[in-house]
Amino acid sequence: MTDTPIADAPPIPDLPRDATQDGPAVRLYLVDGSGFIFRAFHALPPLTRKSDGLPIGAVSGFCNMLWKLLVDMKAQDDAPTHLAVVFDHSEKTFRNKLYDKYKAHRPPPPEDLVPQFPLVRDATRAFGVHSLELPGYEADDIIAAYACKVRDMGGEVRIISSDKDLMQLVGDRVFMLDTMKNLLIGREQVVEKFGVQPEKVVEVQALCGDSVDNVPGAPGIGIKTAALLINEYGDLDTLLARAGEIKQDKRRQTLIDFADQIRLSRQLVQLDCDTPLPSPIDDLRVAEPTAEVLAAFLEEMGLHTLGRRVASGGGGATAPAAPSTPAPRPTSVTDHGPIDVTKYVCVRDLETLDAWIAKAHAAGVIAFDTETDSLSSANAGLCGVSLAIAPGEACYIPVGHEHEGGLEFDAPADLTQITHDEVIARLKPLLEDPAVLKVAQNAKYDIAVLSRQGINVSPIEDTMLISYVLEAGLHKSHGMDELSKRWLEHEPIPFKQVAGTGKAQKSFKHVPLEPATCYAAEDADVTLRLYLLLRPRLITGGLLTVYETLERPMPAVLAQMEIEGIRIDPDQLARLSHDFSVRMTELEAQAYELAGRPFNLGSPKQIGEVLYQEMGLASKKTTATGAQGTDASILEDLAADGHALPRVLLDWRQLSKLKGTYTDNLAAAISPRTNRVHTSYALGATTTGRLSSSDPNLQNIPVRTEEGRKIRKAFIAEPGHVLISADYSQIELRLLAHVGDIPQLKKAFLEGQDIHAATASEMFGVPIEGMPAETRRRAKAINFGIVYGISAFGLANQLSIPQDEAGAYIKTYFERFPGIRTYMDRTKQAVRAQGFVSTIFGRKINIPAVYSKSQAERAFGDRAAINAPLQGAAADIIRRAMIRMPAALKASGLKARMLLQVHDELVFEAPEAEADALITLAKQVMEHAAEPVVALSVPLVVDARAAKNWDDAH
DNA sequence: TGCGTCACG
DNA sequence: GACGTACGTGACGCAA
Repeated sequence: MTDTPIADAPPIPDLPRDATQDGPAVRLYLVDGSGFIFRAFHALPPLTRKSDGLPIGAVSGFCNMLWKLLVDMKAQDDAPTHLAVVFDHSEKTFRNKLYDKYKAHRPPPPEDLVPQFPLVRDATRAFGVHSLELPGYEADDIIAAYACKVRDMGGEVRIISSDKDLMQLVGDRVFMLDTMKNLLIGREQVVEKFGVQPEKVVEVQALCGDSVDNVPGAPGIGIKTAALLINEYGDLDTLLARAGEIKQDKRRQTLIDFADQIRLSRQLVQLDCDTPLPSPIDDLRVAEPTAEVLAAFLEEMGLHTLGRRVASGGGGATAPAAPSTPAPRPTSVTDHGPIDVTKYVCVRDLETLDAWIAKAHAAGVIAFDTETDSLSSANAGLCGVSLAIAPGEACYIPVGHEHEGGLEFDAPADLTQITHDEVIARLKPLLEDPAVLKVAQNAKYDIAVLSRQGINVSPIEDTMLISYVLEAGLHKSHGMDELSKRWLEHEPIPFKQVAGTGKAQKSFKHVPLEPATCYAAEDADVTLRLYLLLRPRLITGGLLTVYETLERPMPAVLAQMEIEGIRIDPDQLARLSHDFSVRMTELEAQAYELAGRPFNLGSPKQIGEVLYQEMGLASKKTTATGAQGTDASILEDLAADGHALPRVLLDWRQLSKLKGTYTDNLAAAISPRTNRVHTSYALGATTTGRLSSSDPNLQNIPVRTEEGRKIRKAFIAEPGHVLISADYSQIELRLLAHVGDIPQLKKAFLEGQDIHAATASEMFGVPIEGMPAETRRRAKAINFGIVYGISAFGLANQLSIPQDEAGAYIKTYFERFPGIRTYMDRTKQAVRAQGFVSTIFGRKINIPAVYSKSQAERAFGDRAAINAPLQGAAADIIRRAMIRMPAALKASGLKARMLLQVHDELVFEAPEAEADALITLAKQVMEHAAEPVVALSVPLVVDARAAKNWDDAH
């Protein structure tokens, strides 16, 4: 390398000015972003964010370099008018098609660097600088295309890079600038390096090859020889054509033998000036960063030093310091104009479709939505796809619309559509294009639907999850209609309006194209507007990492689990159902006998009449509405008093519950297509970060009673396979020990003690050895109570002891574990001060109840606030394990599948031979799921077991 | 549709 | 000492 510093140059030297006195209309600076990243990464020691250990060395270095560049630029009198940072794309480029070994020797990027790639793009945008990339092209090609274009327009270009491959672009108006080494590279410097003018650099490179990029070139020929030959023969084609004239035997033979390889090498190093421009040049105009956004980003990354420098001006942004609270919410967004559903386009021919797809590529960020003929994604057939490429610019592409039932007496409407296969073939490259961000509302559904069409949508974001991260606990729903009303002051067309309601509701494929277009395209339009409005708030709210690490990866993971489903033995369920029926009939007869008349055992109201009025039993409790209660605890009390009917009712209720909720309906839920049951997991549905399961709910399959476990035994593995259940032991109590910093609890967990016995021993001063079961049971109830925000009433109820006795236990507990009271007081104080609590991973849980006028509701809020950081952190941890699991399984070469999640348990199905390996792997991933972001002061312990059915595995 | 009840963590 | 009470879910059947 002939790096030649320019003598006595100022830090960033001035360019020779061959444009007009006022400078050219366009002076474009192009930053080789990928070069910046790798330099930053390798130049700096491994640096992690203090708050959670996220590696941010490259982000930090990148931000510093970018900031310095911006400051230095401004100081010059020939500051750029336009500016962009250009990134490589991770996927294969057209060069791999020419030569499959191109860059094949490159090792994958370091593990610590990978999560920083998206952050660096965020950083670029936070600095108010355009970020450019394009699939199938390297950053160098994009740089080449802009450089050529601007040069030909009469503008000036400066390429901030030290990559010698870019030297072919240097010319009278195009310079390279190596900011690290303070080098300005013009024609003269290129000639020094390559021995030829920039226009011939490609030909020299073609001859000498490049071992780093694995460009073969001609063996034995280096830069010096190559330059000599090119200068002698004028150009490469002439050289190769006249190779026979070369005097040196070896050199002549090499050029003849390797002529094709040399031509191929030229193609590989030649940058493509015809690369499409990802953004028009006009869009790259230099702009000031938004001070709040930049400050919030740096704060989020923990880059306080740079944050202060930026805030103080530093010659750069005029920004004041970041506000400590998020920007106030606008009541509406009018920047993008009103929503007008009549403007949407129905795409019915290939030409129009291709035009939309081209516009989508150019846009880089689009929203989409799939319309289907079913609510459950597992069986949904595709009716159409809508795309929004800009606010107000959206279309609907129908694929399966048809007339309903052939009852069309009038002339049938024209239903000409592009065929299903053609639409899928056209959309697949777009939806899988890594350079086009796809935004969806409830992405899990669309991922599942499109996965059945052979499309793996990526990269993808989810407005529902962004809203959830920002406002969990503030609203019951993060559905699109609510979000639209909340943020856009727009009420989307109700589904019922286009499809009808109740029994007359039709499948979406029978909805005429015009209303279907209005409805479907509006969804995409609204989703895109929501994304543009809400996504920046993740940064200003300090919640970007929560979204990126705990939410955004989930839809793909859950979609896969839902698609897998689990096998259930319908015959076993049918036998149980019959058994339960018979016994219920017997119990009914007994109940009528005892009551002296028939009545509906399923009616709490009628039970109340029989028990409290006709039989004259004393009702112990009333329900919320003042009715006399008949729940299990009351019936148990009455049974304990020696009454016969309550026992019969309890037994009947148990069987009725099992039959009604489980045996009958689980069998009905088996998909005829897969012979398995596919639940639906809801994200964004709970306040704490937990998932929920429905249709059917597989998170509440019975386990606590012998009868109930018979249902669990019907969950089975395929022949030759086993189910493996892996569950966290006492995770919430462990988190309490960590978060509340309770020395005795931590010690007990570190020593692997029986935590409830240890609690009892500490509280009552009795040894663990030979402890009565009742003593341990009480301590266990207290431990659970603590996690729930204990009250004397609740504990008394749980243990069936007087309230003052329960109060005494709590008092003792707080005396023995003073740290718990501190934690509870601290949490209550915090939630009343700010209205939310956070998990150790940064998830925010709003608890507006603490501001209620009702004292009872405020107390409710306090207890929820005590519980939420524990339940929420446990939810965060199992999410982290689930997100890592697919790659871990793949890396281990296991065929095992993750099927179910039950809050602290994961259920897998694996070939029998894999059982042991899977148990080891699942334990490893789950027990270390908090790392490296959080170093827990207590170990996480996972128990795992394999068996033919879920009950035996549990 | 709201309520009571009960299955789970 | 009030206040109603453990935290978080979903599904069922009844009664309106």
